[in-house]
Amino acid sequence: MPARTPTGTGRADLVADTALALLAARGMRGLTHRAVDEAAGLPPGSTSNVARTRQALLELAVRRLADREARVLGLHEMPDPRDGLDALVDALALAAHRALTGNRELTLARYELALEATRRPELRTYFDATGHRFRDQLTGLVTALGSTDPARHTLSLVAWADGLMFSCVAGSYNAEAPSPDELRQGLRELLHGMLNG
Amino acid sequence: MPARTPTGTGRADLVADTALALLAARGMRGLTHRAVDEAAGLPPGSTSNVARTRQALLELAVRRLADREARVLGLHEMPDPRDGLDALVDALALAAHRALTGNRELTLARYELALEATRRPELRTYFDATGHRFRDQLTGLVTALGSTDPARHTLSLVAWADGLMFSCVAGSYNAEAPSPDELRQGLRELLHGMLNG
DNA sequence: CCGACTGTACTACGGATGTAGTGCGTGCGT
DNA sequence: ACGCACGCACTACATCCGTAGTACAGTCGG
Repeated sequence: MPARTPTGTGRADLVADTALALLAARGMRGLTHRAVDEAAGLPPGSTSNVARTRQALLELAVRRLADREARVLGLHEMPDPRDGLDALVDALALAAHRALTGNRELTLARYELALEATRRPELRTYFDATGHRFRDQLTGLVTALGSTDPARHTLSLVAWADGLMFSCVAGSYNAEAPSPDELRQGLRELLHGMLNG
Repeated sequence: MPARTPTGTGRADLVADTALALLAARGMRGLTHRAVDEAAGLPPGSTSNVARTRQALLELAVRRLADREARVLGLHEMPDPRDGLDALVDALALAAHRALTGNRELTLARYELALEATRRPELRTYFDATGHRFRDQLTGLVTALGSTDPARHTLSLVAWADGLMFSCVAGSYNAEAPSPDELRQGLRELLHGMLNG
């Protein structure tokens, strides 16, 4: 281990976090090896050494994104199916609210990378890891709540939340984030319509 | 008018359409003056002349996008408030289905440009023109249907549809587009939950 | 019939970008 | 104790990008 790097969490993580921050702030065109060096305060060439090619840099960023996003979503504290509808509403509202307030940057970077994954199938892999785990949990929950079409209802829920976040972060409604109460109300309405057709 | 250009709809429109196609196919980093020249089969420098700066090229693309998107959304054939809930469901489902099938490319380009507009406020202007008109129409419709919170419900509807389109076009669920029937069903559920709280 | 004008073709250039190559110092295994 | 491997700093280079400048052809007004 060489002396002491300016970060306590490893060079690669610092590069990855800086890449995500750059994606949010300057978009896909703003993410370059040199820009990461500068933004992270690292000597020129450092990012090239951590991730030699652009593809490697993007994969590093996506991997890191999956880690941090899992924490934002609260993947390991999802409610139990027996906790009922309100627990699900609360968990989803909380996750969305966290994504929109303390993690706006991460959310924006996710959309940038999702679009890029359209053209780079290798990136899709890491997305799907976190994404599928989350969706599977959701499917179990809506099933337990009596959904007659769990797959479609899961997609509906995820799409609603994702679309709302996109609207708030990149849409014309780039006003402030909805309050947790508004989020809960919207989710209750959506779930109510799904479960009492 | 110089002789006959290779397009019948004007040089600027050809450049704008090609720019949108490139955005969908190669992303923001794939959109360059030279790439547009090549993809459109125009002699090198043509795009530079139509839109000298990158900013101008992006504005041209966004303007064109607003035009074409308005047609996809059916902005001028929105149902009358008195036509009832089913007419609204049909109109929205049809619009979403059109966006996902015959206009996937346009939809992808819209997300690219929406993200870019985050960092270029000038682009936001043209988005808001079409977007606000559409939302205002929706607000009128949900109000007529008895919504107790038209603004939030409009946002909910738009977010649901937008999130679904994003999921289908760029998400892990990049499976085929939902059928119009599935779209109608999802919309009915969402509206039912909103209007019968 | 001719001159100004507009849109087009083409070239030039400063700067940035992705990627590869090369020494050097540090910590580790033996 | 000492060579070895590894991560790091730094440099080099070919390519590509945005933008500006200039010359030309066809069109329209007088």
